[in-house]
Parts: sequence; C-alpha cells; structure tokens
Amino acid sequence: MHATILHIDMDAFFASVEQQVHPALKGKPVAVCGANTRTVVLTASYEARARGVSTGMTLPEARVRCPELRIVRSDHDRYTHACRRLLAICRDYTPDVEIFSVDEAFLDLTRSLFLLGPPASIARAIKHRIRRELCLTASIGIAPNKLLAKLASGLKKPDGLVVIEPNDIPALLEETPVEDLCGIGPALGKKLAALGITSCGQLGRTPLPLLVKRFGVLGYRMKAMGLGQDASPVVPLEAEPEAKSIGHSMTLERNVIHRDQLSTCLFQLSCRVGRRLRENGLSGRVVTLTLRYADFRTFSHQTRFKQPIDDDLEIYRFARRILKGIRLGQAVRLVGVSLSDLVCGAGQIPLFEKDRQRQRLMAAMDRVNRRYGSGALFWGTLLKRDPHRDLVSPAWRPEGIKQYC
DNA sequence: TCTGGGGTCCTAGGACCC
DNA sequence: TCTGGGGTCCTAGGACCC
Repeated sequence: MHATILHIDMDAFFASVEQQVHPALKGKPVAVCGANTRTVVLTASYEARARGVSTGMTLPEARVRCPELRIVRSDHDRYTHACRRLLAICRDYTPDVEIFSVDEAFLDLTRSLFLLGPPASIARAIKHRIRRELCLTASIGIAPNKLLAKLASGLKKPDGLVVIEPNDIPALLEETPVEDLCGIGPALGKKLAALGITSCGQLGRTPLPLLVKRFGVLGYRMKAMGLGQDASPVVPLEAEPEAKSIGHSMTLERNVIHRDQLSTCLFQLSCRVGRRLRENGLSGRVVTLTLRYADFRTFSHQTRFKQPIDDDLEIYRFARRILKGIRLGQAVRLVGVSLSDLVCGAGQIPLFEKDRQRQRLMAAMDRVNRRYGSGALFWGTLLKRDPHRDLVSPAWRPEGIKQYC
C-alpha cells in the first residue's frame, strides 16, 4: 500500500489575507511588500499577477506594469495568526501535519483514510473549512509522496484540487519541466538543460552514473525525482529538529562606505539575534557576519569560540571584530549577523559582577519585550537608529513558529 | 527608485594530525 | 635530503526553499 500525502498551498496568501482584512482591496490588484524603501513584492494578488506583477519584483517595476497597483505593507502577525488557524484545521484530520512554510502544509493521510474516507473528499472538506473559517482559498494536491503532492497543488491554482493516482505518474512526468519540481531551481535547471534534460521524464531515464558524476550525491536524489519517487516523511512540528542557526539581516536604506556607519546596524542585529537565542533557550559558538556589496556580491566571514554565547553585547563584539578584519571593497548594501553551532542552554555565567548585572538586565528587558511587544525596550545606543527599523519584519517564514503551537 | 529576509544542505580547499 | 595518504575540522561560497 502506498502513502497518501496531501499538500495545501494557500493562494496568494499575504495578499489574500490583506484583501480579507481590508474589503476595499477585494478584486483589486494588490502587492504586499516589506517596510524598507528597497523592498520587493512579497506576494501579488491574482488581479496583480494578471497585470504582470510577480514575487521578487521591485516596486518601481511593479508600478510600471500596473499603475493602479495597491501596495500594502506586510503584517507578520496577521499571517502567522492565519497560519496557526490553518494548522488547527489540518490537525482535525490527522496528527501528521508538517508546516512547510507560513502558507504551506503537508498532511500524511495514510493512517486517517479508513476513518475519514477517500482523500479527495477530505481535501474538499479542508478547503471548505478554510473558506468558511479563514475566508481564504487554498490549492490542494494529493499524491503518494510529498514531491508529487507539492507538484499537484501547483497544477490548478488558485482554488484547485488535483489528485495524482499512481497510474498517472509516468504520463504526468513526461510533460512536467524539471524546474517545476521542488528542489530543482534555475541553476540546476540550466545545468540539466545543458545535458539535454528538460522534462522529468528525461531526467528519470538519465543513467544514474551520469547524474552522480555531474552532481555528486545530489545525483541520486535527482534520479529519484525524475521517476517521481520521494521517501521523505511528513515531519510534524513536535518532531522538527532543533534550529541550526539563528540570524537576522537588513538591507540598508542607503549604501554605506565607511565601516563605522555599520556599527549601529550591527548592534541592532546582534540584539535581535541575542533575544531570539534567549527566548529559545539556546546559545551558539559561531558568529557569522554577512555583507552584500552594492553590486550584489555577497560574502560572509565567521569566527568560532569555545564557550557558547547568547549575550547581545558579546555577539556584537564578535561581529565587530570580524568587520574590523575586512577591508571593504566597495559600498555595502546589506549586513547580516547570525549564530550557529547552537547548543541548548544559556551562555556561560560571566566572571565579573558587571557582566552578571548586564545579564540580569537583559533578562529583564526580554521580559518587558515579551509582555509589551518587541521593541518596547532596547539599548539606549539604538536611539540613534533609523526609526523605521523596528517596524521591519517582512519575514517569509514566521520566526519561531514552534512557539505558537 | 533596480534586486527582502529567514533558513537548510552540500561542496571544495586548506590546515592539521597521525 | 624525495614525499604519502587518510581523517577531521574549519571556512567560504553556492544552491535550494518559502
């Protein structure tokens, strides 16, 4: 017996949520963007897509394509709230629910079928509830594995329902471009095209040794993908592995030439990272600083230390030390700070009373921010910061989604 | 007023040790 | 007085996802 996997993909999620909250936007071309002036389109409503607006487009370009475009700032809380409600609906059908991103979920129905009936009727029931309870539409794909379920949900957007039966698989793959598969992006698509491989059918027939020679271990996975095979399990939230890294980055309002101009920004990023570490009871042993130049070349430098840290000022100190060692080649447009090699538990207990005091202070600040909202309390140094900064939270994937469940 | 921000995994090269 | 090879760790970069 094969598995039955269902994939839910919310239609134009951010834009649809905004249209639902602001009825005046219904039926209008809407683009949801970040708060920064250098933002891009995060999600376009179907009305906007029909006029050529798409994800990743800059605002000026989107406006040229669609002068009547309504631009809305993304509202992180709204989307994570909707995501939590979606999760609750899914869990009425199976405990095996994987939140793949803020607007996508996999359900393993294999064990639920004998209770709930045929998969297509389960899918219709879920769509009905999403429409009734969230006033949103979703596209659903059902297939014997995650790879094909995700492919299926994308075949009839919006508001679609596609079931791939095992017998349909070969014919479907024959006409599916390789880049439609989750895992094959533009770069791999181009490399495959250079080998004369453009459809999944062709990929499935390509000899394994050739793929392994060209792509290494990825070749095994690609061969399986071409055959429509995928053994990866649906991983429920409670079984999700611990995070490997926690980081933040920001594109500056204007490019910066001098190192010193990056300090405030670096400190702010360090504080956000530190706070999330402490919220999750983690500390880390590697600090990575990422810079992106005006010409979009991006590079990173990291430093490792013996004792894990979770302290804003220590993270900042290490990040600054890395920055100090870099000779800036040109103006910088993006800065990022991230901590990895994470371990459970707080950082070390400081040796000096002054540092212990700071630790207590930070714990108190965390409590205030938890109670009154992020940004309620921050280090005085950040008073100089750009006032817009704390408003920026256009995260694709809701940070710390686990905390909501 | 060109090009966001959050992650994961894999690879390749060099250092270092035995 | 020419030169080995395996294993592991570290670092940087690139590909992918949303």
